[in-house]
Amino acid sequence: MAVARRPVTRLPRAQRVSDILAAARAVFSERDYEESSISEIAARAGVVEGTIYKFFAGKRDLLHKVIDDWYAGMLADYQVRLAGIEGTRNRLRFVIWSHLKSIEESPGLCRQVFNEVRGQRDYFTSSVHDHHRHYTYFALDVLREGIVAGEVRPDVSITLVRDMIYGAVEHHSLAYICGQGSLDVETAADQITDVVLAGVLVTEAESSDQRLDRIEAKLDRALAAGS
Amino acid sequence: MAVARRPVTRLPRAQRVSDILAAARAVFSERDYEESSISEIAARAGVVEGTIYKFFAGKRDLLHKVIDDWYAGMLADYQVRLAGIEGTRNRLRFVIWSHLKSIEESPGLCRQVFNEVRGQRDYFTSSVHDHHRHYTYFALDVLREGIVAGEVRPDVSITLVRDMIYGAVEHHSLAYICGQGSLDVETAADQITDVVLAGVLVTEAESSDQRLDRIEAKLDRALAAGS
DNA sequence: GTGATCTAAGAAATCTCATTCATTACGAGT
DNA sequence: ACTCGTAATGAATGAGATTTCTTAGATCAC
Repeated sequence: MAVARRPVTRLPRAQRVSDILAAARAVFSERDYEESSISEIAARAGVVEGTIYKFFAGKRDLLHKVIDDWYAGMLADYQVRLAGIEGTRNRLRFVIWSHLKSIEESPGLCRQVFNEVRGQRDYFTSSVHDHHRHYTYFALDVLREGIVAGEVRPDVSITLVRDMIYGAVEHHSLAYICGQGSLDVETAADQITDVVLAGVLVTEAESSDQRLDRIEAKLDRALAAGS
Repeated sequence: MAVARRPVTRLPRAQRVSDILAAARAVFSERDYEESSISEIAARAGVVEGTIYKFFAGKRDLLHKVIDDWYAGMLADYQVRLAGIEGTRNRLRFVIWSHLKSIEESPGLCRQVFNEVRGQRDYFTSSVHDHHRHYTYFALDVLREGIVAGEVRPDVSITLVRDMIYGAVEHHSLAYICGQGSLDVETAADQITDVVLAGVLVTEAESSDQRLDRIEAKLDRALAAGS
């Protein structure tokens, strides 16, 4: 007997792929990797499990493609927006604020990146890593400009400062990412910017010295006049 | 017919548990969580798969117990060693150095903590989290002492500085943890200590102001004497 | 339009584990 | 030596990823 078979509709490849990616993003956003099942993704995308393997090499590859897709969207306007901001402090705060903001908006995907992508042995050869390099490159750029402008100490490793920035943001957001507690983006951005900048700014000592020089010169002139 | 059955030896509970923990630690250290199989752990521990479930609720629970065990060992001498170190800078550097050192010694277990334990939805109610709180409490303590001693700015959030310290260390170590590249513990400890301290130290501005006050008073006296 | 062909989509088989369970037999206590 | 509690076993179970085989929509040449 003929088994009732779902009517088959063929879509252009790009459409199917983006349907599957959208469904996968939704599932990966709300569940742990382990609990995210291919069958659920397939069901939400309106296809059967096997179809997914037509386009993706496996579950892990699917996750990587979802993350790639996400990064691509973020990077697009990040660069544009940063270009409109001036001053080392403002630009640095924007970099920090942006990272906090994307965590606030997509805690689920962030969790997948932190837990399932980054830290994997093949991470450093993956496309996600390429995207992340682009993403964090802006922070390095801001710091380099700061050095050129004489505002940032040239003797600290800027990659270390970058690690400190992203590390601080991510550690700080951990509870929120785990679904515990809230995330105050503005306050956190202010505080992190404040401590990082204090750590890397050229100290005020020089300008104080200049002030001392000026006052001492005034004193010398006065003394010379008085004698 | 009688199937050849492995000769059964019964061990005291504590012994079996620690055999299994040791085998599990070895396997979890060298493989990803997903690729670490209960059957391999059982084989290395010299037991059969079912036996593990006599003592542990499941694979995840086993990992948690391994990590708990590891933390317990580390915490033991951490406190003792820190007690022998004086001065905010030295104590802070020791906290940073220790974390780097434990990553250098056990990159595999660190990877499991970063990828499989922390970031899980139940992390904040787990025993690993309790251990981690104790572990990072020392950093907060050092910072608090620094504030009392007047060396550290009292207006920055010390939990944020703690996040920055651990975040920086972990970000910085990522490549090493993934088996790419090396980790220079001493240099990294120096650099991170340097930037963090610069960010939180009481600025020199105050003493410069005092100097300005002093010089200006001198000037006023001279002017008064001259008129 | 029609057939040949390509390959998307479906459905079900397979394979790999984690987990469970019924059974066996060690060893401490009597 | 006998009994009993339970450590240990080894096989069964089951969930879910991946593979394979089959069916049939689309596209192109004519």
